[in-house]
Amino acid sequence: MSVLALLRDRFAQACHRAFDLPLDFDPAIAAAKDPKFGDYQCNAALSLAKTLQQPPRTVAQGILDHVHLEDCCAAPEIAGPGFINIRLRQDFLAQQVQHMLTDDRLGLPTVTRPQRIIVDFSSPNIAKEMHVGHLRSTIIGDCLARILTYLGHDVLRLNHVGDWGTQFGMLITYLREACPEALVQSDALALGDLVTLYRAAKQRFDEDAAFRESARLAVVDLQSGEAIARQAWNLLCEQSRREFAKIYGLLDITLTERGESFYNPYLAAVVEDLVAAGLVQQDEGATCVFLEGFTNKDGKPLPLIVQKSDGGYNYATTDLAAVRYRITEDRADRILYVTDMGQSGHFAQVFQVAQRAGWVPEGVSLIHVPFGLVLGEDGKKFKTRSGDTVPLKSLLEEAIARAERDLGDRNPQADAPFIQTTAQVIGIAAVKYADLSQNRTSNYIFSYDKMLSLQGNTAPYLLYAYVRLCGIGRKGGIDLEKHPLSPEQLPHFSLEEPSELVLAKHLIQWGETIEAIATELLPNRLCQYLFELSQKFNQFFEQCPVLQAEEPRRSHRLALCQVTARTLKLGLGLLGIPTVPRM
RNA sequence: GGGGCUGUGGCUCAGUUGGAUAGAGCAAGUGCCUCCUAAGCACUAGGUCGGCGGUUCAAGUCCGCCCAGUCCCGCCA
Repeated sequence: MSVLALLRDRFAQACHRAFDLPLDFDPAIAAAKDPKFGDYQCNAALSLAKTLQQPPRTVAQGILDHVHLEDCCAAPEIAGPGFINIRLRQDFLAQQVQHMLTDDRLGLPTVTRPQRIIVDFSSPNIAKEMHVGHLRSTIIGDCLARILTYLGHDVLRLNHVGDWGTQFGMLITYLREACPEALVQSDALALGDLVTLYRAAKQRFDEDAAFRESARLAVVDLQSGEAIARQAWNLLCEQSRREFAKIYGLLDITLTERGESFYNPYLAAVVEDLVAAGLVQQDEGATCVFLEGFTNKDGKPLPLIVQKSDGGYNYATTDLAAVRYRITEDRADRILYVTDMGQSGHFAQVFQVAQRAGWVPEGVSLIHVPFGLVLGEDGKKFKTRSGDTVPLKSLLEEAIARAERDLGDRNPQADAPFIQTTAQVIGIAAVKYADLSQNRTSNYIFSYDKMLSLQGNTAPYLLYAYVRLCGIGRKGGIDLEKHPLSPEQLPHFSLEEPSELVLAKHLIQWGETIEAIATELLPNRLCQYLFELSQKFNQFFEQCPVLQAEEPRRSHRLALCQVTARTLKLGLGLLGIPTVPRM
């Protein structure tokens, strides 16, 4: 149990005994904002004062009269208008760290009731290059999936790739006239040509009405399963897939591809179901579900179109089919959609229709996890100098190249393989960390200089803290993965120096922090925790020599380093960032 | 016209279910390597939290109105 949960429990019991409040009363325990107020605080007295008709300090005293904290805290104090300040006992603190030391999961057990959770993220489009627009979904989705998996949930990571729809008619038609052999033969086109191909096809599509008509017919061919169209489509998908795999490999991200085309066989049934549920109306030739709470410019209900006037289906139909499939076939308890904020309206609409159709059982939740845009340093959409969107591949390569230059300058004696592998880790880590450390919902400004900066809340800073820990291990000939204290030493583990205590107090908040992050789906909180951990470790590192310390101090400090190293490594791992032993 | 999101030191951002004197980092200035990687640490300076009202013992946080930026709003995804 986390310290926070323990205190919450103790204070809830005290409130129950003192004021006959229910045992599940939330006593408003929080980590203290300022160290001078102690380690934790209980703010319940302030809000209770009114309902109990007593002065807040009297209420606080009433709580203190009934709370049992002797085993873990010094005598709590009432401060200011009625805050209760709580200081952990040093031996209790040491005991908590000890628990982390001897536990493979650093004191954080898996959840008691695992859920089946689908994380829908990344989702690039076939026949297009992955670009900066896919960066955040890919990185944030992967991080959330890692955290939920670590907590013991059964997570399915789905790549809802754009592999269906009108653009394929366009591409197939264009290939027919420009490069017929590519329709039937793999590798007839160089991989990089896909982008050019798409652009050229799009241009023809926009300019030529006859071309548009052929493209429309090609879509019909494809959707009805006509062999040639199908084969061409397969080749295009294969080619794109290989490109995506390179990026995912570089980012160390795994996904199960299940594109839009997967749901094609279910689309007709989705519409039939909606009709049967009585939700559907025909409007201007289209099959629509009129929405509650959404209005158009004239104040009339807005429709969600589930079948176009030409009989075709659109993305709303696909998303509805996906919701239904994921609930009935995948048995999902929770479905997370990690897409940009611009789609929040769309998802609210799809979710509403799914709810009204009765497809979402009690206890199943559909959650849009939105994020803001990636902006350039000018505060506008991130583009290349020529104004094109930035391919993800070149963005990552640039980050790695910059890390490599920097690393080379700092380590002129280092060999090339070391520089290369380390630079790759640092470059990728920098990009991921810069993204994850921002509050998900706001836009963020992409800056190579800042993310690769040696100082501040950046990946290199955290990686460096870990490198310092490794340095201690190397110099002392100690394996930081192993427990440095023998069973005889363990009960005597203690902490004394202020920087040791500060570090330890932060360490024991690991469990409660991760649990909060999993609930709120905000990776930046994890970054914040790890940044503060690194800062506190660096302070400890300055003030407390480890290897030169006298026994038993030396062993105790090594133990603290060990827990710090494991926490840092695990935390970075949950962000999708590996550590390096030197840099 | 409707709706979403954003607005916090010069810059980039944190800020939990409302809680004590609003926190970091960068940039600026000053110190600290005979010692486990100085990619570090310590210290200094900088804010009427977009504006006006309201609710509350208590508002950056909740409510209303306004201003600015940005995104979305019928057959694209």
